[in-house]
Amino acid sequence: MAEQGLRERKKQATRRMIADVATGLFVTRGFDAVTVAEIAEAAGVSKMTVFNYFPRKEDLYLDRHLDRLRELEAVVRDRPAGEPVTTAMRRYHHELLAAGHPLSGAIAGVHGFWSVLQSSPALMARMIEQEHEIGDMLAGVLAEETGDEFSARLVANLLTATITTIFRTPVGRIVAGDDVEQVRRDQVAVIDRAFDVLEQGIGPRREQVHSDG
Amino acid sequence: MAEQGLRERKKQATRRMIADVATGLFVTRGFDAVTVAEIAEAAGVSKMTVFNYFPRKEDLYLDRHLDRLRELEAVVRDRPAGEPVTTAMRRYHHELLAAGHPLSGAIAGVHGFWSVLQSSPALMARMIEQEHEIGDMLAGVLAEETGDEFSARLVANLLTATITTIFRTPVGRIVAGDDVEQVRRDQVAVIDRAFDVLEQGIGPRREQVHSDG
DNA sequence: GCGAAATCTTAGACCGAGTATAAAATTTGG
DNA sequence: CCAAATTTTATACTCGGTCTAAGATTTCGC
Repeated sequence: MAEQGLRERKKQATRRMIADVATGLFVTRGFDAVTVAEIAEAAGVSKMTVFNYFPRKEDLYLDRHLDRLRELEAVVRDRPAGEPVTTAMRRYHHELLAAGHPLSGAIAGVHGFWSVLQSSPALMARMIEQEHEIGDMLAGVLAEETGDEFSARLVANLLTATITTIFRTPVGRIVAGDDVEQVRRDQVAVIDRAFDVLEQGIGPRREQVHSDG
Repeated sequence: MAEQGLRERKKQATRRMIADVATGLFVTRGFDAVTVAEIAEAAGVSKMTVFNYFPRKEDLYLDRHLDRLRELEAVVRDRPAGEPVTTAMRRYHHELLAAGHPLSGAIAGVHGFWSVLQSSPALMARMIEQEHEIGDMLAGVLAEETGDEFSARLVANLLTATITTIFRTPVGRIVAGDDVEQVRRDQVAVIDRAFDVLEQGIGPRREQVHSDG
């Protein structure tokens, strides 16, 4: 299982190398200013090879998507029997934060990552597409469990909306210049508030009067 | 305010004409098989003019987005004082359905519309992007109302997820071959179930009894 | 190990979306 | 009816992405 032969190992190495070279160029010069031909040249490889590993230019930057997708799938699939999805997801996000994982969004590095992302509409569009793929995956898993296609789709989409909000909130604050440590501390509450709303709904609990505006 | 002069009227007419010509070509031959140069030729206009009205090729097909965005904004902005957003949105979607509006999703025409959409990843990506823009708009409006940026963002995203699910459910069924009339009848319950979940959350609660359907 | 089959890489030509520029056509307002 | 403002057009160009056929490399049966 680990032995995959020389060929497979070389491929993985090449893939990583190309993505790293590309990311370096993007960060220093911006996404649009770098052509795929340049990336190929800098990586010592042909243009065709780049497209062989990464179907779209955007995938060179957002190359961790598949890993994330599989991890989220595992969170849902491997949760204790009978545990609500929201509970498993909530726990997972707290762990992500505690581990200082980049995908928690509450980490200093996001500034560079996000500014490249924001500079290119194509890149943003691709990220949105990836978030959508998360929704599709969740819908599939939940539909398997319950058999209710519609309910699964709805819950999956609500869950995805919650997850993306949780991620983007700290990113936005850090990009805006807020203190990273403060953001990180606040993020615990952000996660809990988000999942509370998801679990209990946005309907007026009793009277939701604007307490004086 | 209504009188905009010859120039403005001509521009609107040209815009509509180009979009209609393009849509016709897309429906008969598929999105990717039609080039912008062809569209320009068929519309009796230069390629530059096409891009002048529609920044991206995809916008030629999804040209009602801005109208929809403004309508949804009005639904939220013009709702009776104190009314929850979900109530206004729920009512609006019931009205859309009752009026047989294409955006209700429960109408025979969606079959052609959706098959063109599905045939092109670029087109799907653009639609997802537009859904995202709805979220941004809602977040802005809600943030104005409450002042709570995070809450606004979260509610807006959940609301958007609900709306898109409500739309795609009947579309999926009709494309899959279900009877359109049946889908249309079922859609009332779909709308109510979706907004019920949004209002009351997906957390485990007692028994969610449908007040007999 | 050897040689053939399978797979990966490459060069090069090609297509189409989208941009830049400057000239030509058209509407506007005086 | 003229001059300014705006729109349309032709043309040339860049770049992402695909296609093809040939060359290089790994694999695997013998």
